[in-house]
Amino acid sequence: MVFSNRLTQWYLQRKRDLPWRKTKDPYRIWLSEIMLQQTRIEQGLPYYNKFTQAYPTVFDLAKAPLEEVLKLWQGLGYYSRARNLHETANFVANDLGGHFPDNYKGLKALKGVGDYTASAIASICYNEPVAVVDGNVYRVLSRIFEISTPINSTAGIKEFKALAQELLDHKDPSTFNQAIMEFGALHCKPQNPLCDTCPFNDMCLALKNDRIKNLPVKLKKARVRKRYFNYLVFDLKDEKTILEKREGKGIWNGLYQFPLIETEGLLEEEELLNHQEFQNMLDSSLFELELHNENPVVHKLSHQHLYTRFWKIYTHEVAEEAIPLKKVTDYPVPVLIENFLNEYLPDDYK
DNA sequence: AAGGCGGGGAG
DNA sequence: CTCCCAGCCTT
Repeated sequence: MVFSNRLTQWYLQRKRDLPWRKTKDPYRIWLSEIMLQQTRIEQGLPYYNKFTQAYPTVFDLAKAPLEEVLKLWQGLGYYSRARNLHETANFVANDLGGHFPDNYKGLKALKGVGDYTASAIASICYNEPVAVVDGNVYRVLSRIFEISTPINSTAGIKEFKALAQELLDHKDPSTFNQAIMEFGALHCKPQNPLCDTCPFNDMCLALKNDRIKNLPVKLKKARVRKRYFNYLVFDLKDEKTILEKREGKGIWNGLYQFPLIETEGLLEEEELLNHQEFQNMLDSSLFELELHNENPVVHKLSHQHLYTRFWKIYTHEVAEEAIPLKKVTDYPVPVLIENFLNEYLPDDYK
């Protein structure tokens, strides 16, 4: 039996019941694909439901404030996705009359839509024969065909795309693409793949040569960077505090946080008091400083470890930009801040 | 070609 | 701990 038929047969029996599989509406397919970039389905699913409920059409999403979109996105990570999502929604709503491009090339030109996402939308919504290559596809193909080219090298990206395109069922690219990804996610898993019951176990070269555990090959990335964050939690006596918006290219762009003093290492109270940035923020000496957590919270990103301490500052000098403590949960914040708020704020403030 | 960008789950 | 997830963008 040809490759695509084996795969499809497996898929029709084993596929999960997922909301975006009940529609071909390009808006909803696009939304689901953006959310699922580098994101497990179990993690993205509740966000998909929230978004489709809050924004049933691309027009609803387009006219929503970016801040509101970021708040709904809070916790899903890779926040540039939310910013691009909002920008593309506006482009589609305002410049394309609400109609998404109906082919790979047009889709690929959208902000936040790369080769994978354009292929997924084009094949699922418009039956265009373009193969998707995501993490699942790399794994499945590298094993069955025993390909050792690193999947994150230029050569590997090209090689796997060409192979996927060759195997693609041109009569039903939508089913084929979803099937190979689902197969990778549920059957040809990273650890402990189910080779015994695999529909390809008679032809899988990695299985035959006992190389399942070595494939796919991936080039190592740089080690994680350690950073030391000191957050200043202001003005608690007046039920007001200060939040600042993160701008620029670093982490959490567009999200809010307490005023931050970043240092080279862990800070003692004396060192913080003498720190130039700290003194610039507090022109008065009428305040009390209290360390909230002696042991730093270690917030782990895939590329950075943030050793974080929260310092409470009691003062009656309420700054101009201060906001009521009850309002802080209206702002989109990183999970690091969200966790602090959940521990710190009274229940009726949330 | 390489690095940056989140958060969570599995083993 | 390590690895990976329905990747994309910038430099």
